[in-house]
Amino acid sequence: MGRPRGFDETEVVRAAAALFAHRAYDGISIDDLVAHLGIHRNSLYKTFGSKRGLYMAALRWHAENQVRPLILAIGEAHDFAEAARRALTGQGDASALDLLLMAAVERAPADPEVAAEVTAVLDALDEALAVGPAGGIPTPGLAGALTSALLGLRLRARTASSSAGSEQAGAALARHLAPHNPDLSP
Amino acid sequence: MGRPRGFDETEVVRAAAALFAHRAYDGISIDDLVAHLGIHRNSLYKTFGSKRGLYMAALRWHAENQVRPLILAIGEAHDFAEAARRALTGQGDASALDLLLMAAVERAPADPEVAAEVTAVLDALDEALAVGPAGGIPTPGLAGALTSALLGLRLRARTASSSAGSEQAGAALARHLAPHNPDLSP
DNA sequence: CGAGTTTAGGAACGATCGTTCTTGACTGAT
DNA sequence: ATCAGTCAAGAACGATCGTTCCTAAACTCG
Repeated sequence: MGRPRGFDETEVVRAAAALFAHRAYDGISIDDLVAHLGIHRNSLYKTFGSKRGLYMAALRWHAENQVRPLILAIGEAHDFAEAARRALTGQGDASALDLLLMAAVERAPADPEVAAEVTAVLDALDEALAVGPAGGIPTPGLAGALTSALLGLRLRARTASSSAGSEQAGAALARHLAPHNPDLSP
Repeated sequence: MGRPRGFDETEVVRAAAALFAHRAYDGISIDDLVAHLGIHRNSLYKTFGSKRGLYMAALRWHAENQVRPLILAIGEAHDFAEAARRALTGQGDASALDLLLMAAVERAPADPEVAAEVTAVLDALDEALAVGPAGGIPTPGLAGALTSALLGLRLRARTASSSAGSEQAGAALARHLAPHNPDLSP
């Protein structure tokens, strides 16, 4: 009953995630959102309650639909190099870590709920890398370091317009890591 | 001639750098700045021209007075573990990479001048790590990966309130890297 | 074909944004 | 003592912020 929606809620959340991944939260206005999301201001507030509500929805969508597939892919990867390649390259110019990166740096310090979500996702990445690439990583702390390294590599890939450098860097890092774990060698 | 200044310009820039290191550019208002910096609004515009002018001054001060000493310290470090320890721990709750991290994630995409500054500083870190820790890192691309890893480790250290995890992660990463370079082993 | 319900469209709200203006206090040189 | 010059203090500017309100349009159900 009632007039049907003129927008696809999932599509709106995905577009919002793409926006929040590349610009700071406070740098995106409601006008920007309604201009790029194909949703009217009124519908935005009716559906998500507030700008922050939309942001949280985008962050959770990102965790579920972009980071989680990456976590599964890492579990099936044969070594860290393959895991890194999957983490750093995404469809188009984005990656599966961009919004997470942005949230961790600029929203988590100011928003405990964002911080909790970010921590949960990072912990999941840790575990995927710990038990993940064909055999697991025994050294305590190393999985956390690799998660951090992935974030750092992606961060740099965004700054340097060319992605060639980060690919090379990821490969170099992997080459120096792999031989220590017999299970990771071919 | 004229009334003497009631503020220390260097101190103002340092305080601004501390603020911009922990909150997004658009999340800090002029009122926030004048409230925490000990400088009047009028003097701020007289001295730095604009909010962005103050931000650029803070970024350059950060590069010169916080990152550069770190670069020199990395050059004198005996291995990556020591370099990481110096990069991840700073005076107080901050580190020598915080503003750089924030600038790279949330300002560089929107401000080419910031992007150029960030790139230059990251390149300098690359070189320090490449020729730095007692003997140098021969593998092409690995130095860039280590710079990225340092940023990622610091990013995570900020999210997790305890810094114990990142210390452990940095040490674990170093332990898995060092044996590959004979010059880095004690 | 109305009655009821939900959305779209856009104007409008108070608050806050970055920036500028005005006024008075203070200083060093004349 | 006076003048010129700089700074401090805070009010005030237009623009934009996130949010709300009001009305017309488009659908379902009786």
